[in-house]
Amino acid sequence: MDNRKQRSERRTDALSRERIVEAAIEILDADGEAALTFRALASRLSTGSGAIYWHVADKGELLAACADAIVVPLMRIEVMAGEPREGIRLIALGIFDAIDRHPWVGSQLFREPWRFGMLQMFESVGARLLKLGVPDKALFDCVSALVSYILGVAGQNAANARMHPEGTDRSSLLAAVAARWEESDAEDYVAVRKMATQLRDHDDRAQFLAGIDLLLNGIAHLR
Amino acid sequence: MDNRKQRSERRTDALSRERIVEAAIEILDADGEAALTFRALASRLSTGSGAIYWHVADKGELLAACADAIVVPLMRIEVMAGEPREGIRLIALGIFDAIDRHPWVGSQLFREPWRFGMLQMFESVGARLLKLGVPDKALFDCVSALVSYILGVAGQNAANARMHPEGTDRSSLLAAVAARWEESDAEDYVAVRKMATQLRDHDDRAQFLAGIDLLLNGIAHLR
DNA sequence: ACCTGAACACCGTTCAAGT
DNA sequence: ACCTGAACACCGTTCAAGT
Repeated sequence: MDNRKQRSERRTDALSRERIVEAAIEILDADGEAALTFRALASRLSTGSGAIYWHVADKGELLAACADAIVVPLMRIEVMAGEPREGIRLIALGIFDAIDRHPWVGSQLFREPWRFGMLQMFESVGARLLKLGVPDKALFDCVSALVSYILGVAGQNAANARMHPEGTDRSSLLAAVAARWEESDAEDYVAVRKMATQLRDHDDRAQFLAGIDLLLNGIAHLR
Repeated sequence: MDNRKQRSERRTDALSRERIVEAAIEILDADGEAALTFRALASRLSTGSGAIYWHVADKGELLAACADAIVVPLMRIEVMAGEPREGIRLIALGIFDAIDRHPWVGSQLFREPWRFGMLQMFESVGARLLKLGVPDKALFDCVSALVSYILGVAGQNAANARMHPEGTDRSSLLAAVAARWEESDAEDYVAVRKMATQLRDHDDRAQFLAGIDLLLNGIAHLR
Protein backbone atom coordinates (compact mmCIF):
# COMPACT_ATOMS: atom_id res chain seq x y z
CA MET A 1 0.00 0.00 0.00
CA ASP A 2 2.84 2.38 0.79
CA ASN A 3 4.68 2.69 -2.51
CA ARG A 4 5.92 6.22 -1.99
CA LYS A 5 8.47 6.73 -4.72
CA GLN A 6 11.09 9.39 -5.18
CA ARG A 7 9.33 12.48 -6.42
CA SER A 8 12.08 13.22 -8.94
CA GLU A 9 10.20 12.64 -12.19
CA ARG A 10 12.69 11.58 -14.78
CA ARG A 11 11.83 13.50 -17.90
CA THR A 12 13.18 10.63 -19.96
CA ASP A 13 10.23 8.40 -19.00
CA ALA A 14 7.84 7.94 -21.86
CA LEU A 15 4.33 9.11 -21.26
CA SER A 16 1.92 6.28 -20.53
CA ARG A 17 -1.62 5.84 -19.40
CA GLU A 18 -0.43 4.70 -15.99
CA ARG A 19 1.88 7.67 -15.47
CA ILE A 20 -0.91 10.02 -16.48
CA VAL A 21 -3.39 8.42 -14.10
CA GLU A 22 -0.82 8.43 -11.33
CA ALA A 23 -0.11 12.13 -11.78
CA ALA A 24 -3.80 12.92 -12.04
CA ILE A 25 -4.47 11.15 -8.76
CA GLU A 26 -1.73 13.17 -7.10
CA ILE A 27 -3.36 16.39 -8.25
CA LEU A 28 -6.83 15.21 -7.20
CA ASP A 29 -5.60 14.19 -3.76
CA ALA A 30 -3.59 17.34 -3.20
CA ASP A 31 -5.89 20.02 -4.54
CA GLY A 32 -9.26 18.50 -5.35
CA GLU A 33 -11.34 17.89 -8.40
CA ALA A 34 -11.35 21.47 -9.64
CA ALA A 35 -7.55 21.54 -9.79
CA LEU A 36 -7.33 18.71 -12.29
CA THR A 37 -7.01 20.40 -15.67
CA PHE A 38 -5.25 19.13 -18.74
CA ARG A 39 -2.87 22.07 -18.53
CA ALA A 40 -1.94 21.43 -14.90
CA LEU A 41 -1.57 17.74 -15.63
CA ALA A 42 0.58 18.36 -18.71
CA SER A 43 2.83 20.74 -16.81
CA ARG A 44 3.30 18.25 -13.97
CA LEU A 45 4.25 15.65 -16.58
CA SER A 46 6.46 18.15 -18.42
CA THR A 47 4.60 17.67 -21.66
CA GLY A 48 2.04 19.38 -23.85
CA SER A 49 -1.62 19.27 -23.02
CA GLY A 50 -2.44 17.60 -26.32
CA ALA A 51 -0.10 14.71 -25.58
CA ILE A 52 -2.47 13.37 -22.94
CA TYR A 53 -5.12 12.79 -25.57
CA TRP A 54 -2.92 10.21 -27.19
CA HIS A 55 -3.34 7.97 -24.14
CA VAL A 56 -6.74 8.99 -22.78
CA ALA A 57 -9.92 9.73 -24.72
CA ASP A 58 -11.17 12.68 -22.70
CA LYS A 59 -11.56 14.04 -19.20
CA GLY A 60 -14.41 11.71 -18.34
CA GLU A 61 -12.33 8.67 -19.15
CA LEU A 62 -9.42 10.10 -17.21
CA LEU A 63 -11.51 10.57 -14.07
CA ALA A 64 -13.03 7.10 -14.46
CA ALA A 65 -9.56 5.59 -14.82
CA CYS A 66 -8.42 7.39 -11.67
CA ALA A 67 -11.40 6.11 -9.72
CA ASP A 68 -10.85 2.58 -11.00
CA ALA A 69 -7.23 2.73 -9.94
CA ILE A 70 -8.38 3.33 -6.39
CA VAL A 71 -11.46 1.16 -6.19
CA VAL A 72 -10.74 -1.96 -8.23
CA PRO A 73 -7.86 -3.18 -6.01
CA LEU A 74 -10.22 -2.98 -3.02
CA MET A 75 -12.64 -5.31 -4.72
CA ARG A 76 -10.35 -8.25 -5.20
CA ILE A 77 -12.46 -11.25 -4.33
CA GLU A 78 -10.77 -12.90 -1.41
CA VAL A 79 -11.24 -16.48 -0.46
CA MET A 80 -14.61 -16.74 1.12
CA ALA A 81 -13.25 -17.49 4.54
CA GLY A 82 -14.44 -15.77 7.68
CA GLU A 83 -17.83 -14.77 8.93
CA PRO A 84 -19.84 -13.31 6.03
CA ARG A 85 -21.25 -10.35 7.97
CA GLU A 86 -17.77 -9.41 9.05
CA GLY A 87 -16.61 -9.75 5.45
CA ILE A 88 -19.27 -7.34 4.27
CA ARG A 89 -18.35 -4.92 7.02
CA LEU A 90 -14.72 -5.06 5.92
CA ILE A 91 -15.60 -4.49 2.27
CA ALA A 92 -17.75 -1.52 3.20
CA LEU A 93 -15.13 -0.08 5.52
CA GLY A 94 -12.48 -0.52 2.85
CA ILE A 95 -14.48 1.66 0.49
CA PHE A 96 -15.29 4.13 3.23
CA ASP A 97 -11.63 4.52 4.16
CA ALA A 98 -10.50 4.78 0.54
CA ILE A 99 -12.99 7.58 -0.09
CA ASP A 100 -11.90 9.20 3.12
CA ARG A 101 -8.39 9.35 1.71
CA HIS A 102 -9.50 10.22 -1.85
CA PRO A 103 -12.78 12.10 -1.53
CA TRP A 104 -13.06 12.79 -5.25
CA VAL A 105 -13.65 9.07 -5.79
CA GLY A 106 -17.02 9.47 -4.09
CA SER A 107 -18.48 11.70 -6.75
CA GLN A 108 -16.93 9.56 -9.45
CA LEU A 109 -18.47 6.25 -8.43
CA PHE A 110 -21.87 7.43 -9.56
CA ARG A 111 -20.87 8.17 -13.10
CA GLU A 112 -20.28 4.69 -14.46
CA PRO A 113 -22.32 2.42 -12.28
CA TRP A 114 -21.72 -0.67 -14.35
CA ARG A 115 -18.01 -0.48 -14.59
CA PHE A 116 -15.70 -3.30 -13.67
CA GLY A 117 -15.34 -2.27 -10.04
CA MET A 118 -19.07 -2.36 -9.52
CA LEU A 119 -19.34 -5.91 -10.80
CA GLN A 120 -16.69 -6.97 -8.34
CA MET A 121 -18.49 -5.24 -5.53
CA PHE A 122 -21.78 -6.93 -6.38
CA GLU A 123 -20.03 -10.29 -6.37
CA SER A 124 -18.12 -9.74 -3.14
CA VAL A 125 -21.20 -8.65 -1.26
CA GLY A 126 -23.57 -11.04 -3.01
CA ALA A 127 -21.50 -14.14 -2.34
CA ARG A 128 -21.41 -13.36 1.35
CA LEU A 129 -25.15 -12.76 1.51
CA LEU A 130 -25.70 -16.13 -0.13
CA LYS A 131 -23.57 -17.68 2.56
CA LEU A 132 -25.79 -15.96 5.11
CA GLY A 133 -28.76 -17.77 3.62
CA VAL A 134 -30.39 -14.91 1.73
CA PRO A 135 -32.75 -16.51 -0.80
CA ASP A 136 -31.84 -16.10 -4.47
CA LYS A 137 -35.01 -14.13 -5.09
CA ALA A 138 -34.08 -11.41 -2.60
CA LEU A 139 -30.38 -11.31 -3.40
CA PHE A 140 -30.32 -8.50 -5.94
CA ASP A 141 -32.46 -6.18 -3.80
CA CYS A 142 -30.26 -6.78 -0.76
CA VAL A 143 -26.98 -6.22 -2.56
CA SER A 144 -28.38 -3.13 -4.27
CA ALA A 145 -29.48 -1.68 -0.96
CA LEU A 146 -26.04 -2.17 0.56
CA VAL A 147 -24.30 -0.71 -2.47
CA SER A 148 -26.66 2.26 -2.68
CA TYR A 149 -26.11 2.99 0.98
CA ILE A 150 -22.34 2.80 0.61
CA LEU A 151 -22.46 5.11 -2.40
CA GLY A 152 -24.73 7.52 -0.56
CA VAL A 153 -22.29 7.88 2.31
CA ALA A 154 -19.42 8.11 -0.16
CA GLY A 155 -21.12 10.92 -2.02
CA GLN A 156 -21.76 12.86 1.14
CA ASN A 157 -18.16 12.47 2.24
CA ALA A 158 -16.99 13.69 -1.12
CA ALA A 159 -19.27 16.70 -0.92
CA ASN A 160 -18.08 17.42 2.61
CA ALA A 161 -14.48 17.36 1.52
CA ARG A 162 -15.24 19.61 -1.43
CA MET A 163 -16.83 22.19 0.82
CA HIS A 164 -14.46 22.03 3.77
CA PRO A 165 -11.12 21.29 2.22
CA GLU A 166 -8.62 19.81 4.60
CA GLY A 167 -7.88 22.48 7.13
CA THR A 168 -11.38 23.15 8.41
CA ASP A 169 -11.97 22.42 12.05
CA ARG A 170 -14.58 19.74 11.75
CA SER A 171 -15.63 19.53 15.36
CA SER A 172 -16.31 23.25 15.67
CA LEU A 173 -18.23 23.10 12.42
CA LEU A 174 -20.39 20.29 13.75
CA ALA A 175 -20.83 22.22 16.96
CA ALA A 176 -22.12 25.21 15.01
CA VAL A 177 -24.70 23.14 13.14
CA ALA A 178 -25.67 21.34 16.33
CA ALA A 179 -26.23 24.70 17.99
CA ARG A 180 -28.59 25.70 15.18
CA TRP A 181 -30.42 22.41 15.58
CA GLU A 182 -30.82 23.01 19.28
CA GLU A 183 -32.23 26.46 18.70
CA SER A 184 -34.89 25.34 16.25
CA ASP A 185 -38.52 25.61 17.21
CA ALA A 186 -39.35 23.33 20.15
CA GLU A 187 -42.68 22.21 18.76
CA ASP A 188 -41.92 21.73 15.08
CA TYR A 189 -38.46 20.25 15.46
CA VAL A 190 -38.70 17.70 18.23
CA ALA A 191 -36.57 15.06 16.53
CA VAL A 192 -33.93 17.46 15.24
CA ARG A 193 -33.43 18.87 18.73
CA LYS A 194 -32.99 15.38 20.13
CA MET A 195 -30.39 14.60 17.51
CA ALA A 196 -28.32 17.74 18.05
CA THR A 197 -26.11 16.25 20.75
CA GLN A 198 -25.43 13.12 18.74
CA LEU A 199 -24.66 15.24 15.69
CA ARG A 200 -22.09 17.20 17.66
CA ASP A 201 -19.98 14.30 18.73
CA HIS A 202 -20.71 11.50 16.31
CA ASP A 203 -17.99 9.69 14.42
CA ASP A 204 -18.55 9.37 10.68
CA ARG A 205 -16.94 5.98 10.40
CA ALA A 206 -18.85 4.48 13.31
CA GLN A 207 -22.08 5.93 11.99
CA PHE A 208 -21.40 4.45 8.57
CA LEU A 209 -20.91 1.05 10.14
CA ALA A 210 -24.10 1.45 12.15
CA GLY A 211 -26.00 1.88 8.89
CA ILE A 212 -24.41 -1.24 7.43
CA ASP A 213 -25.46 -3.14 10.53
CA LEU A 214 -29.01 -1.88 10.26
CA LEU A 215 -29.19 -3.20 6.72
CA LEU A 216 -27.62 -6.52 7.69
CA ASN A 217 -30.11 -6.71 10.54
CA GLY A 218 -32.98 -6.09 8.20
CA ILE A 219 -31.64 -8.68 5.80
CA ALA A 220 -31.31 -11.24 8.58
CA HIS A 221 -34.96 -10.71 9.51
CA LEU A 222 -36.21 -10.96 5.95
CA ARG A 223 -39.64 -12.38 5.16
CA MET B 1 -44.70 61.59 -13.56
CA ASP B 2 -45.08 58.28 -11.77
CA ASN B 3 -44.91 55.34 -14.14
CA ARG B 4 -44.47 52.47 -11.71
CA LYS B 5 -47.97 51.10 -12.16
CA GLN B 6 -47.52 51.23 -15.86
CA ARG B 7 -44.35 49.24 -15.63
CA SER B 8 -46.00 46.44 -13.69
CA GLU B 9 -48.52 46.06 -16.48
CA ARG B 10 -45.89 45.51 -19.12
CA ARG B 11 -45.49 42.11 -20.71
CA THR B 12 -41.83 41.93 -19.89
CA ASP B 13 -41.83 41.31 -16.15
CA ALA B 14 -38.87 42.50 -14.18
CA LEU B 15 -36.14 39.96 -13.57
CA SER B 16 -36.39 38.29 -10.19
CA ARG B 17 -34.77 35.46 -8.33
CA GLU B 18 -37.87 33.33 -8.76
CA ARG B 19 -38.12 33.90 -12.49
CA ILE B 20 -34.44 33.05 -12.86
CA VAL B 21 -34.77 29.84 -10.85
CA GLU B 22 -37.90 28.90 -12.77
CA ALA B 23 -36.17 29.36 -16.13
CA ALA B 24 -33.08 27.52 -14.91
CA ILE B 25 -35.19 24.54 -13.86
CA GLU B 26 -36.80 24.48 -17.30
CA ILE B 27 -33.39 24.29 -18.91
CA LEU B 28 -32.16 21.64 -16.47
CA ASP B 29 -35.24 19.50 -17.02
CA ALA B 30 -35.20 19.86 -20.77
CA ASP B 31 -31.53 19.52 -21.59
CA GLY B 32 -29.65 18.49 -18.46
CA GLU B 33 -27.04 20.00 -16.22
CA ALA B 34 -24.50 20.73 -18.93
CA ALA B 35 -26.98 22.90 -20.82
CA LEU B 36 -27.43 25.36 -17.97
CA THR B 37 -25.08 28.24 -18.76
CA PHE B 38 -25.46 31.87 -17.84
CA ARG B 39 -25.60 32.72 -21.51
CA ALA B 40 -28.37 30.23 -22.29
CA LEU B 41 -30.25 31.35 -19.21
CA ALA B 42 -29.88 35.03 -20.07
CA SER B 43 -31.04 34.46 -23.61
CA ARG B 44 -34.11 32.55 -22.42
CA LEU B 45 -34.89 35.46 -20.11
CA SER B 46 -34.14 38.00 -22.85
CA THR B 47 -31.54 39.75 -20.78
CA GLY B 48 -27.79 40.07 -20.44
CA SER B 49 -25.76 37.39 -18.72
CA GLY B 50 -24.47 39.87 -16.16
CA ALA B 51 -28.00 40.75 -15.06
CA ILE B 52 -28.41 37.38 -13.40
CA TYR B 53 -25.60 38.18 -10.99
CA TRP B 54 -27.71 40.96 -9.53
CA HIS B 55 -30.12 38.34 -8.16
CA VAL B 56 -27.91 35.28 -7.65
CA ALA B 57 -24.39 35.12 -6.24
CA ASP B 58 -22.92 32.53 -8.59
CA LYS B 59 -23.66 29.26 -10.35
CA GLY B 60 -23.38 27.20 -7.20
CA GLU B 61 -26.04 29.25 -5.49
CA LEU B 62 -28.21 29.06 -8.58
CA LEU B 63 -28.07 25.26 -8.67
CA ALA B 64 -28.71 25.05 -4.95
CA ALA B 65 -31.71 27.34 -5.29
CA CYS B 66 -33.08 25.17 -8.09
CA ALA B 67 -32.69 22.03 -6.01
CA ASP B 68 -34.33 23.70 -3.02
CA ALA B 69 -37.25 24.75 -5.18
CA ILE B 70 -37.89 21.09 -5.95
CA VAL B 71 -37.05 19.47 -2.64
CA VAL B 72 -38.21 21.83 0.09
CA PRO B 73 -41.91 21.61 -0.82
CA LEU B 74 -41.66 17.83 -0.50
CA MET B 75 -40.40 18.16 3.04
CA ARG B 76 -43.29 20.09 4.49
CA ILE B 77 -43.86 18.52 7.86
CA GLU B 78 -47.34 17.09 7.76
CA VAL B 79 -49.40 16.38 10.79
CA MET B 80 -48.01 13.23 12.31
CA ALA B 81 -51.07 11.18 11.49
CA GLY B 82 -50.89 7.77 9.92
CA GLU B 83 -48.66 4.82 10.45
CA PRO B 84 -45.07 6.02 10.88
CA ARG B 85 -43.48 3.37 8.67
CA GLU B 86 -45.90 4.23 5.90
CA GLY B 87 -45.10 7.91 6.42
CA ILE B 88 -41.39 7.27 5.97
CA ARG B 89 -42.10 5.23 2.85
CA LEU B 90 -44.11 8.11 1.44
CA ILE B 91 -41.39 10.65 2.21
CA ALA B 92 -38.78 8.45 0.57
CA LEU B 93 -40.94 7.77 -2.48
CA GLY B 94 -41.68 11.49 -2.79
CA ILE B 95 -37.99 12.19 -3.10
CA PHE B 96 -37.46 9.25 -5.41
CA ASP B 97 -40.20 10.39 -7.75
CA ALA B 98 -39.06 14.01 -7.70
CA ILE B 99 -35.55 12.97 -8.68
CA ASP B 100 -37.00 10.71 -11.31
CA ARG B 101 -38.65 13.78 -12.84
CA HIS B 102 -35.66 16.09 -12.21
CA PRO B 103 -32.54 13.91 -12.25
CA TRP B 104 -30.15 16.83 -11.83
CA VAL B 105 -31.48 17.28 -8.30
CA GLY B 106 -29.81 14.01 -7.36
CA SER B 107 -26.30 15.25 -7.90
CA GLN B 108 -27.18 18.55 -6.27
CA LEU B 109 -28.40 17.13 -2.97
CA PHE B 110 -24.87 16.17 -2.02
CA ARG B 111 -23.42 19.61 -2.36
CA GLU B 112 -25.00 21.38 0.57
CA PRO B 113 -25.92 18.67 3.01
CA TRP B 114 -26.95 21.00 5.77
CA ARG B 115 -29.27 23.17 3.83
CA PHE B 116 -32.83 23.89 4.86
CA GLY B 117 -34.30 20.94 3.00
CA MET B 118 -32.04 18.51 4.81
CA LEU B 119 -33.12 19.76 8.22
CA GLN B 120 -36.73 19.20 7.24
CA MET B 121 -35.95 15.72 6.03
CA PHE B 122 -34.19 14.81 9.27
CA GLU B 123 -37.18 16.05 11.23
CA SER B 124 -39.81 14.33 9.08
CA VAL B 125 -38.03 10.99 9.27
CA GLY B 126 -36.82 11.42 12.85
CA ALA B 127 -40.22 12.25 14.28
CA ARG B 128 -41.69 9.12 12.74
CA LEU B 129 -38.90 6.92 14.05
CA LEU B 130 -39.51 8.32 17.53
CA LYS B 131 -43.14 7.34 17.17
CA LEU B 132 -41.94 3.85 16.25
CA GLY B 133 -40.16 3.69 19.57
CA VAL B 134 -36.58 4.14 18.41
CA PRO B 135 -34.56 5.15 21.49
CA ASP B 136 -33.15 8.68 21.52
CA LYS B 137 -29.63 7.32 21.55
CA ALA B 138 -30.03 5.47 18.26
CA LEU B 139 -32.12 8.12 16.53
CA PHE B 140 -29.39 10.02 14.69
CA ASP B 141 -27.75 6.87 13.33
CA CYS B 142 -31.07 5.54 12.07
CA VAL B 143 -32.14 8.76 10.39
CA SER B 144 -28.68 9.17 8.87
CA ALA B 145 -28.79 5.66 7.45
CA LEU B 146 -32.15 6.28 5.82
CA VAL B 147 -31.08 9.63 4.42
CA SER B 148 -27.77 8.28 3.13
CA TYR B 149 -29.55 5.43 1.42
CA ILE B 150 -32.06 7.78 -0.19
CA LEU B 151 -29.25 10.03 -1.40
CA GLY B 152 -27.32 7.06 -2.71
CA VAL B 153 -30.19 5.92 -4.87
CA ALA B 154 -30.84 9.51 -5.92
CA GLY B 155 -27.25 9.93 -7.02
CA GLN B 156 -27.31 6.75 -9.04
CA ASN B 157 -30.53 7.77 -10.75
CA ALA B 158 -29.04 11.15 -11.59
CA ALA B 159 -25.95 9.49 -13.04
CA ASN B 160 -28.10 7.10 -15.02
CA ALA B 161 -30.08 9.94 -16.52
CA ARG B 162 -26.90 11.83 -17.35
CA MET B 163 -25.51 8.85 -19.23
CA HIS B 164 -28.66 7.63 -20.95
CA PRO B 165 -30.59 10.80 -21.63
CA GLU B 166 -34.26 10.25 -22.19
CA GLY B 167 -34.56 8.28 -25.38
CA THR B 168 -32.46 5.26 -24.47
CA ASP B 169 -34.25 1.96 -24.37
CA ARG B 170 -33.75 1.05 -20.78
CA SER B 171 -34.94 -2.52 -20.90
CA SER B 172 -32.64 -3.50 -23.76
CA LEU B 173 -29.78 -1.78 -21.93
CA LEU B 174 -30.48 -3.80 -18.80
CA ALA B 175 -30.73 -6.91 -20.93
CA ALA B 176 -27.28 -6.24 -22.35
CA VAL B 177 -25.70 -5.87 -18.92
CA ALA B 178 -27.58 -8.90 -17.64
CA ALA B 179 -26.22 -10.90 -20.56
CA ARG B 180 -22.69 -9.90 -19.59
CA TRP B 181 -23.40 -10.91 -16.01
CA GLU B 182 -24.64 -14.30 -17.14
CA GLU B 183 -21.54 -14.88 -19.21
CA SER B 184 -19.11 -14.15 -16.39
CA ASP B 185 -16.96 -16.93 -15.02
CA ALA B 186 -19.06 -19.61 -13.37
CA GLU B 187 -16.69 -20.11 -10.47
CA ASP B 188 -15.66 -16.58 -9.64
CA TYR B 189 -19.01 -14.91 -10.20
CA VAL B 190 -21.59 -17.15 -8.56
CA ALA B 191 -23.61 -14.34 -7.02
CA VAL B 192 -23.49 -12.06 -10.04
CA ARG B 193 -24.80 -14.85 -12.26
CA LYS B 194 -27.68 -15.48 -9.87
CA MET B 195 -28.58 -11.79 -9.91
CA ALA B 196 -28.56 -11.43 -13.70
CA THR B 197 -32.22 -12.38 -14.15
CA GLN B 198 -33.35 -10.05 -11.41
CA LEU B 199 -31.25 -7.27 -12.88
CA ARG B 200 -32.91 -7.73 -16.25
CA ASP B 201 -36.46 -7.22 -15.10
CA HIS B 202 -36.26 -5.32 -11.86
CA ASP B 203 -38.16 -2.12 -11.24
CA ASP B 204 -36.09 0.75 -9.85
CA ARG B 205 -38.88 2.16 -7.75
CA ALA B 206 -39.82 -1.18 -6.20
CA GLN B 207 -36.18 -1.92 -5.51
CA PHE B 208 -35.74 1.44 -3.85
CA LEU B 209 -38.67 0.69 -1.59
CA ALA B 210 -37.28 -2.75 -0.80
CA GLY B 211 -34.13 -1.06 0.52
CA ILE B 212 -36.17 1.30 2.68
CA ASP B 213 -38.00 -1.69 4.10
CA LEU B 214 -34.75 -3.49 4.85
CA LEU B 215 -33.60 -0.48 6.85
CA LEU B 216 -36.94 -0.16 8.64
CA ASN B 217 -36.74 -3.85 9.39
CA GLY B 218 -33.29 -3.49 10.84
CA ILE B 219 -34.42 -0.52 12.89
CA ALA B 220 -37.41 -2.43 14.22
CA HIS B 221 -35.11 -5.19 15.46
CA LEU B 222 -32.77 -2.80 17.22
CA ARG B 223 -32.01 -3.42 20.80
C1' DA C 1 4.25 6.13 -33.08
C1' DC C 2 4.18 9.74 -30.24
C1' DC C 3 4.48 14.60 -28.85
C1' DT C 4 4.10 19.94 -29.30
C1' DG C 5 1.61 23.97 -28.52
C1' DA C 6 -1.10 27.35 -30.88
C1' DA C 7 -5.90 27.89 -31.97
C1' DC C 8 -10.91 27.25 -31.31
C1' DA C 9 -15.19 27.36 -29.11
C1' DC C 10 -16.97 27.77 -24.96
C1' DC C 11 -17.32 28.89 -19.80
C1' DG C 12 -18.21 31.69 -15.27
C1' DT C 13 -17.53 36.09 -13.67
C1' DT C 14 -16.59 41.12 -13.58
C1' DC C 15 -17.44 45.85 -14.32
C1' DA C 16 -17.67 50.38 -16.56
C1' DA C 17 -21.35 52.26 -18.61
C1' DG C 18 -26.06 52.93 -19.31
C1' DT C 19 -31.37 53.51 -17.71
C1' DA D 1 -31.84 49.98 -8.26
C1' DC D 2 -31.33 47.32 -11.96
C1' DC D 3 -29.60 45.94 -16.49
C1' DT D 4 -26.24 45.69 -20.66
C1' DG D 5 -22.74 43.37 -22.98
C1' DA D 6 -17.90 43.60 -23.93
C1' DA D 7 -13.79 41.90 -21.74
C1' DC D 8 -11.04 38.68 -18.91
C1' DA D 9 -9.15 34.51 -17.40
C1' DC D 10 -9.76 30.03 -17.83
C1' DC D 11 -11.43 25.43 -19.79
C1' DG D 12 -11.56 20.90 -22.77
C1' DT D 13 -10.46 19.58 -27.17
C1' DT D 14 -8.44 19.61 -31.87
C1' DC D 15 -4.93 19.37 -35.24
C1' DA D 16 -1.24 20.77 -38.43
C1' DA D 17 3.28 20.35 -37.71
C1' DG D 18 7.22 18.32 -35.75
C1' DT D 19 10.35 14.02 -34.05
